Amino acid sequence: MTRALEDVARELGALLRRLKGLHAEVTAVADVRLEMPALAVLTTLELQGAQRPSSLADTLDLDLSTVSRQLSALEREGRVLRQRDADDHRAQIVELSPAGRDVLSLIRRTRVERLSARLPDWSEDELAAFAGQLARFTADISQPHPDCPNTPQTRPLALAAAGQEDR
Amino acid sequence: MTRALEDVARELGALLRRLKGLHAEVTAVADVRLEMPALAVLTTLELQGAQRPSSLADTLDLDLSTVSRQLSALEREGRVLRQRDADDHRAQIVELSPAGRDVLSLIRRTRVERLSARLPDWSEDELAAFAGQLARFTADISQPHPDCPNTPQTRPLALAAAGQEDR
DNA sequence: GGTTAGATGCTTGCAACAGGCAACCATCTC
DNA sequence: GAGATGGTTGCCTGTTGCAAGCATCTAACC
Repeated sequence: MTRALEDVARELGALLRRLKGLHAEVTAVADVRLEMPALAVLTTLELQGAQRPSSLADTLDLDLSTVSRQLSALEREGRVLRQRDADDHRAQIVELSPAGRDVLSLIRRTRVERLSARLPDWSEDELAAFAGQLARFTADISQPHPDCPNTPQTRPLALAAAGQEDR
Repeated sequence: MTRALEDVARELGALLRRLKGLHAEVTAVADVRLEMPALAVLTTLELQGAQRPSSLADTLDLDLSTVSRQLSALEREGRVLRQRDADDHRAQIVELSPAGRDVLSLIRRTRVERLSARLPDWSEDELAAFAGQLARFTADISQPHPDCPNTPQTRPLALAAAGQEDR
């Protein structure tokens, strides 16, 4: 399985680079200023609901300090709401604001528009299958390595989280 | 095709984040100091052969200045060789050094090892098909958007570049 | 019950690094 | 020579992780 795996790894590298450009294009077209990590935060909040910063950091595999800064910016922009956890005053609960939902919706619409124009040859079924493969692959490689589980264990991002409406 | 596309886009985001962690793990296990952009440069050189910095920047969708700095570091580390282009003395030709090949080979072996342990349920055929889907998808989204081809056109990275031996 | 030691949640200071833009030098082409 | 082209460098912005710090909670002890 070595050869096929090498191919996958190489293609992932290529895809990685393209995705950055795609994000830049989408935010430019949508006329929204939203970096990729911030988008990841908003998406996670939408998929998993209100939660703590530490939980977000865990899910996103980012340092808590990074998440903290992202949240500060997002709060300043009015895209998330932060309130102290009533049960534990050390903690806080972060929640998507209506404006945050709007941004996500706009990004999603723009993204679909920009992508679909380039993927005329893909059928709905093919795309769905591809999404499934991606989800499965991501979930699998997120597992810790059998030998040394020194890998920072991170939770997969609601892979089968169906039922997310647009707005 | 909207729903499936949204799923693809979301899964890509999740995958993206995981890949960064994977790279960190691989370089740590292999005990190699090599950032992702530098790895991208080396991989491109291996796939496409010796070439100019500007060509690399084009392929990788990076500013020439960024590539220039990466190359300086890589040359300092002995992983690439730079020589003036005999035909055009303004330009230079960058080439993978033996040490560069070794590093790539080591990274690739480590990557396969770390990945395969986590993907026991994937058959060779499934992985090959997945790699194919990835390549097709990446190639398609690298096309300029029909409406406004303002997208910086970048060459796909030798998608069908088969026949790359391990060393 | 009150007090204190350690754990936990988060924020901030710091340093490292990638990236783009613009200015610059060398060289080529016309 | 004038302008175009290939690269390098200076400058600035932005993101990131680590470590230190602050507030709060938990639990053990008196």
